[in-house]
Amino acid sequence: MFAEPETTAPAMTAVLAAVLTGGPLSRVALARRLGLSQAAITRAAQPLIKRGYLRELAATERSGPGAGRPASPLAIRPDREFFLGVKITADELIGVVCDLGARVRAAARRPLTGTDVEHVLTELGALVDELLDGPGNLRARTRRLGLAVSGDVHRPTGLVRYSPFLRWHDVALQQRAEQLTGLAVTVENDVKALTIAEHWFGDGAGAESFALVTVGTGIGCGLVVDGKLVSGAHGVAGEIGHLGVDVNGPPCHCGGRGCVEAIAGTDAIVGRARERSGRPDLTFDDAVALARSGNVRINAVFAEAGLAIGCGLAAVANLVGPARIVVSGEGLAAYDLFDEHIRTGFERQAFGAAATCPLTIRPLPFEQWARGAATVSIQTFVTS
Amino acid sequence: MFAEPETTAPAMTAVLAAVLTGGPLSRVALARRLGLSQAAITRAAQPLIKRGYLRELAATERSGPGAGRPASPLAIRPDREFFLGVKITADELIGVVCDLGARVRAAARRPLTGTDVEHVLTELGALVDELLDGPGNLRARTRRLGLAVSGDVHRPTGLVRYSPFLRWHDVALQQRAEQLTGLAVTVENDVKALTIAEHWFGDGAGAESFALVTVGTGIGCGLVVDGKLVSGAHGVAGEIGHLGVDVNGPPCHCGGRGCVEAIAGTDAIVGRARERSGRPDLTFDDAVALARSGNVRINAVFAEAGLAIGCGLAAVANLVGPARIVVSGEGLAAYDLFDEHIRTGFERQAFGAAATCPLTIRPLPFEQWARGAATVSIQTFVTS
DNA sequence: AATCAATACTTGACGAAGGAAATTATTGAG
DNA sequence: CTCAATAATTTCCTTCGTCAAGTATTGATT
Repeated sequence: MFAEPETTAPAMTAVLAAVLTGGPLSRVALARRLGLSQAAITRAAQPLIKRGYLRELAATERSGPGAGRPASPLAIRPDREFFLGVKITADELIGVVCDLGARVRAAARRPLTGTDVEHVLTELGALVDELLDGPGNLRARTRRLGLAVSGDVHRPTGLVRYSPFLRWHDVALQQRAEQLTGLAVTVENDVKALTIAEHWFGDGAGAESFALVTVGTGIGCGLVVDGKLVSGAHGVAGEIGHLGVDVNGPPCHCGGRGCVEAIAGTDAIVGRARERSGRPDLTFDDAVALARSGNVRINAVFAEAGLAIGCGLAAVANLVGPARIVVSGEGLAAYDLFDEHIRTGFERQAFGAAATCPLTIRPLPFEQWARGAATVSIQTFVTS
Repeated sequence: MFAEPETTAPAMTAVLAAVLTGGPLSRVALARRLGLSQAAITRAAQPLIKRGYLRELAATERSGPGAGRPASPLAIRPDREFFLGVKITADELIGVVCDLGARVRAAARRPLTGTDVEHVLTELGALVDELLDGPGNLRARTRRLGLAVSGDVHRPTGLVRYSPFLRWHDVALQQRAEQLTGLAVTVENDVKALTIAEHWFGDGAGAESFALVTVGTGIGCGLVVDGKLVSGAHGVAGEIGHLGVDVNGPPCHCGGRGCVEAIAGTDAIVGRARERSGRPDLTFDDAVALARSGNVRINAVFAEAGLAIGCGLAAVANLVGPARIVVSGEGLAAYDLFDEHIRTGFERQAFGAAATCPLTIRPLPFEQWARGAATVSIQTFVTS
């Protein structure tokens, strides 16, 4: 946000973020929640209202026994500004335009024929134009773009240090994308982006600590502790996929044994299903179909996978104790085969009160990854 | 610290804490490290020097090629104030007096004949008097007492909610101890206290994130992320002892299977050693002796235990990525039997760069628990 | 209707915290 | 002896947010 005379930038950020993630809130409620005086809230809210980011709702009916002036809650004006988000995968670009409230207003995809930087950037430019020049005249109110990439991303500089899937090394993605689109670009790791999205606008909204676990070929985890995304001193964090849950389990490509990913990653599931069915050409969908049709052996594969995931979740709950955990990812397309076993594993290994940590197991539409990217640019906007 | 006209309390706290944990530091170095201006450091340091907590060291020799005024590093004056720390176990009290630099100046123990609150308090009073009235006239410069108790402790109020070992429920320990001793009392969980001690004064000094693991009957873990002790939204955190590392492993009293504690806790080790040796009266020390004498079966018990611990450490490294990990506890009296296996397990399951996380495996003298308690009171003092 | 208590919000005065930049201090090198 | 380099201090100023007093708006009570 632009600084202006007579403003209090930190409080403005806090107020905007709180209203964004916590729904309409009266100034008194904000003061309590943020630990600030009412005066500070009033002063911070004024410029936000004036610039069109917040508006005052009609007074709500009183609650208590006595009387008192009714509160006029502050709500965001989602239309005020739009944010682009694009998830870059190895074979396509998935893009969305979100409003300030992170609701998707437009979406589009674009296949990729390769992952070399120039090609991806060309397609990215085309995708952005397609989205912004579509219905709704979005371009006029869109100034920011978030990009989500799997791998090692340095967000402050927007450098993609290393992305195995894309086979990128040290790509200055932010700089390139800004030149290309003229938008302010933020680059973030895809799992982190999704975590931020769920933490701000999803099931983790308002929680001080939170974990998001994605299940797919890889099994990843974003961790929020004390309101901050955990990054790890050595650049590794949330690697739930390589927790060892079975000392005698199958070897993992990482060199470990019995890693969650080696039991519950989609590749691992396919591999185990092939072994046990004796059909070397079985696909993941085949395995799902067999399991659903009641094949005991294949069902066991999913049960073991669910158990391993649940065990991993319990590890997160036992170690960092998030307020809640959301499980998602393309692997959960077979949600029905996992759900029960994940919960069983979790309840078995979660220690004491950790077992009370609410678990949301829910497949997210793939578009959510792009929404996560957009959320990152919303976050950049709000906290800047 | 008492606020005084013309001071900047937050910076004072930051400066004192930085000098405490980071050795002598020049004002410029402090400014860089704390992200403050040199002016702020000067202002914060002045009252600390005046009140005797810091002193200026002689100028050090210059380093670079050019010239420049030599820095005069700030160092703490450890003698300025002393801090009591007492660890309360089920059968004895262990007390120390530390100086501001957390060096132990006096130590004493007192056996307990029971764990009922009145008895423990009586003995605590006697221990405190013994320590303060001993040589060195410590009483005059001691105003604070830290208490370390295993179990669920609410530090802000000093309430012991539940301590299984002591069989205490909702004991207002801080209040009782303050009435008894006239000192300002802080109560903290024992593992957390030890973690704070190692984070401020031990191997974790200066690290933004850090983990301490204690191995004994129970296996616990204190976690520091972003400079703050992790507490867990549901009151559970650092429960490394109940991570499941073997889905087919032995059942644990917690209801899980293959928990680290069920494989590597001292009770578990004794149990497994009895099984495999066929001697139902074997003690832990016996097992250690047998293993050292080359008994293959018993050695395997320790190897499996070490592997499980290493696996648990890897889980910590993979999930939160601390800058370093310290392993300690009375179980490590048999340090030599564990060390190698712990490292093997860690290296096998630590993912990518997480494996570079430095591991310190080191038995700590039992007195360290009391020092941890004293450290907590130092922390309370510095940050108050 | 007038008043009162209760609650929400606003305003003005003030103080705490720390930054920027000029100033002083102290060294080695030429 | 001067200059460049670095360290510490001082002065002045901005930012941020609190406190306390006031305004606004309601339901209940007289």
